[in-house]
Amino acid sequence: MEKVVRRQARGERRMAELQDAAAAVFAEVGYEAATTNAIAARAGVSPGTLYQFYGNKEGIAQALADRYLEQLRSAHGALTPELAHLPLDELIDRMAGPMVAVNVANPGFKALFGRSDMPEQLAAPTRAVHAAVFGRIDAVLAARRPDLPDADRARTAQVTMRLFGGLIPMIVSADEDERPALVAELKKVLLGYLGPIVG
Amino acid sequence: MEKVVRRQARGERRMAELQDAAAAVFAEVGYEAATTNAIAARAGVSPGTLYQFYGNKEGIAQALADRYLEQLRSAHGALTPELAHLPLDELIDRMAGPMVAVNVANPGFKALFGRSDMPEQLAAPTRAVHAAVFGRIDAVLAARRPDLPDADRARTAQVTMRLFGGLIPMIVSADEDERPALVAELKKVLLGYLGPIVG
DNA sequence: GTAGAATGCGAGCGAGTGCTCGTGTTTCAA
DNA sequence: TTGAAACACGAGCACTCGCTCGCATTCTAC
Repeated sequence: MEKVVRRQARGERRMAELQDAAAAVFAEVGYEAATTNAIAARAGVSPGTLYQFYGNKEGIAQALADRYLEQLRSAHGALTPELAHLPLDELIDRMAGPMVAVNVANPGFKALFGRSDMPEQLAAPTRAVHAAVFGRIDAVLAARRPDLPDADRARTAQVTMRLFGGLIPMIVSADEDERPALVAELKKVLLGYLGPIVG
Repeated sequence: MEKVVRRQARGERRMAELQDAAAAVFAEVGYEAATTNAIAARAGVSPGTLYQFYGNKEGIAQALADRYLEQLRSAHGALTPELAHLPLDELIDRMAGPMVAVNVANPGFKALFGRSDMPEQLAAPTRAVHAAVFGRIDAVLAARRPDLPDADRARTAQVTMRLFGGLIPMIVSADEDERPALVAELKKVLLGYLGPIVG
């Protein structure tokens, strides 16, 4: 059922514009309250045009999530073995820094990531973001503490992800001059929690 | 414009039933996706009856939030001065224990509390819950560290509240046998973060 | 050039929302 | 006993949502 469509340059541009518009609307009203008509209008385009490129609301959110994870990956750098032997506070800088930077640069993404309620029937894009961040954290933990039982490591990774999810939206929507202090608090939280485990 | 209405016993019962129904629906689908018709149906009542008692959807959420905060207050106990000199891990037990217990007993409330995104234009009931929890934490911090500047204390209280908000939904929706381990993680997080500050 | 694909429009659909209102039933003070 | 107030119903109003579809325009391969 996959329809492969040859895109023109104009189409690619429109898709990027629609993603920008979706990010802006998500940032303002959240994922659920965002309407596809509002996204289309924001992009200066009719609703029909939006559906020319994305099958449904979830589709455009998924595209946005993909872009987000892409930025995270590249901002994050390779998962080199040296991470396993870095001092913990440096490791936290290396993990939290890019995370915060990408979220601040893309305020729409917190709407896809910072949803800690009702984990059962969450929209697929949110799930994908959670899974990717979880995997990232889990991999780092595994490199640092190969002896840790899988269940414990998974639990630690899940909790760490939730800590990000709880604090990042606050950081993103804070005033610029308050933000550094909040980022410092985030690092304190991570250091205090992870210290005894992977310190 | 406040209409004072003499309630009959039957009416009071209905209001409680409607709150129970709202809690159940909120727990299942979240606040935004919950419909007033679904809440009424869940209570075995017509939509019109719901609006006999609550002016709008936000009204019933507010009533639910009030009940929640009431339970929290009573489960929490008085804010005695002795809290200021308790060992930190005991203090954390005293704060986190009731919080977790009330949330587990009322799975609908996490929908009103665990919303960390878009703090600007949140619904009023959610704001009320956040403000109450924040005030509670802030008071305890003030008792423990009267010397801490207001801004620092407020920031710490806000971060602590967000930590609850990020982890509680996960705890509430976890399997019963996994829950104790997650509660232990919550306490580790709080201990690790608050230890250097109010230890 | 021209055919055919890609892009674009926007009124409007079906479904579902929060909420209303006319009407009937139950309760309870007088 | 009675009548006004409280309670209850449920069809349906006004509106918004995600999404569609018929048609016009623009691009590109040949």
